[in-house]
Amino acid sequence: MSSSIENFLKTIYCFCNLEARDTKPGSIASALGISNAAATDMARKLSEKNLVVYQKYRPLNLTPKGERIALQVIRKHRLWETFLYRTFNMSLHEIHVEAEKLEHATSDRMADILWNYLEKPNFDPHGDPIPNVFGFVDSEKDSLVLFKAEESQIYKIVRLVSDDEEFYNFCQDNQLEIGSEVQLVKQYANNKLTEIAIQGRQIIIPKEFSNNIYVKKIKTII
Amino acid sequence: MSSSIENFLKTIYCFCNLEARDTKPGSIASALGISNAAATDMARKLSEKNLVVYQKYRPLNLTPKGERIALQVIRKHRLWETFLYRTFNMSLHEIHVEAEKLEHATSDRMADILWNYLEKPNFDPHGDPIPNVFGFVDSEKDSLVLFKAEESQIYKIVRLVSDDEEFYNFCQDNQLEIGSEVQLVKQYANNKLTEIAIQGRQIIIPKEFSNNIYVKKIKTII
DNA sequence: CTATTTTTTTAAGCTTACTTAAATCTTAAA
DNA sequence: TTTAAGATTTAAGTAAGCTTAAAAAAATAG
Ligand SMILES: [Mn+2]
Ligand SMILES: [Mn+2]
Ligand SMILES: [Mn+2]
Ligand SMILES: [Mn+2]
Repeated sequence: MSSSIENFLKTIYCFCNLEARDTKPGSIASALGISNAAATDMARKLSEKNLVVYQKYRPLNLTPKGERIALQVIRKHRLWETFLYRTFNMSLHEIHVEAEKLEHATSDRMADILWNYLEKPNFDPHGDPIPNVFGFVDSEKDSLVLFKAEESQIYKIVRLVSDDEEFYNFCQDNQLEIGSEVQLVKQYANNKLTEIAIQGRQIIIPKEFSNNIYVKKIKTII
Repeated sequence: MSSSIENFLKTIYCFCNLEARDTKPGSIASALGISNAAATDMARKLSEKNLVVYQKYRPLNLTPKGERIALQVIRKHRLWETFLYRTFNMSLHEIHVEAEKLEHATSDRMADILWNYLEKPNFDPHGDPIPNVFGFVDSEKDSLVLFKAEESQIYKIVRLVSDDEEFYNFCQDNQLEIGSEVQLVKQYANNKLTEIAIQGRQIIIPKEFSNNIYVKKIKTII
């Protein structure tokens, strides 16, 4: 499986599990930095290989076979991220950048060695669930994005998902970490801004960032 | 730089430093598992990029620029081998197989992190020298192959170079390790067999293996 | 419902990295 | 020195993974 195909399948999988993102060829194309035409063409080819369900003008979906492959690539990605983070103390952004390359150069045996060495982790440093060797993965849908959280509730940050270095810098500068508790102060819905309180300070977060911060409610303030 | 190009340059470099191997397109081709025509063509293309010195029908050579690239790939390869060996206790064969893929998916920054983490190693687990970040590498020519060693001398094994699993199995089964001392009992030159004594036992080693075992003389028996 | 904008698809073409087959050159034997 | 075997090179062709430009369809606005 070429890395072009692996990235293509992986992106479809992720977009299927990240609502607010459609899986039409155009979205996949811009995520991968290729032209729409290239994505359409790849979709057609992969549907011939029975990895993708493709009907003209419809969103793309993975076949069970395609999903199995996507999950193994994601597994390798997240195992490397976990490994690099723990072993070398690399940043949340850096581990992603390196894992993006390593994931395609990793044998199943190597993945297994990482998995055992890391003591069978269930989540990577971004809070992303790590699929197991059979492709089973904890549901990615039991948390919500800060952008959609309710005012006056207290939440815990469970996941930080982005490939943008500035986003991770922003998180670091504002103590936004996995496990941090935040109180949702106000949603400025029209302007797509979310105001939260964290460790006494109040900050306003624009949609571009609040959409990448996943939280779980831990307390209801009536 | 594509992995095809990286492997091509790396192979030329290695063959230039491993006497008894010429660097004509055919040798490179069979090492890489591609056709002669493909190797000739690659040579021509890389000479246009000023990475290879290519004259029809002559052995290939690297330009300084080509050598720099080759050395960085080799550096990454050997750093990964060292890392995998120390961290996961993988076999001498296995580290080579995995490093063969990882070397092409490794940023300069990642190589630097490995290098520092490993405390600036000079040799990998096979005894191969690790080029530094400037491409400087200890001469690979101050040892000789067991096949060419003198009878009745005592040698120390300094290097085991192969990509054949059976070779490494043979070494393991016969206590042939980096640092082992062996006495050269007899060279059956016509039949290309080398008889050595190691830890009391005598074994006869065929050329296919004795050519991969590098030694240094440590004692002269008159 | 129609018109315009946007997106997707098709078409044609390019580069890389290969292949096989034929032509050419080198080398080593007679 | 000639010749034949063996390598190397050239030629022609393929598949993957892209591109841009056009045609076609879908989505959106009026
Ligand atoms: Mn990542
Ligand atoms: Mn992650
Ligand atoms: Mn190796
Ligand atoms: Mn090595």
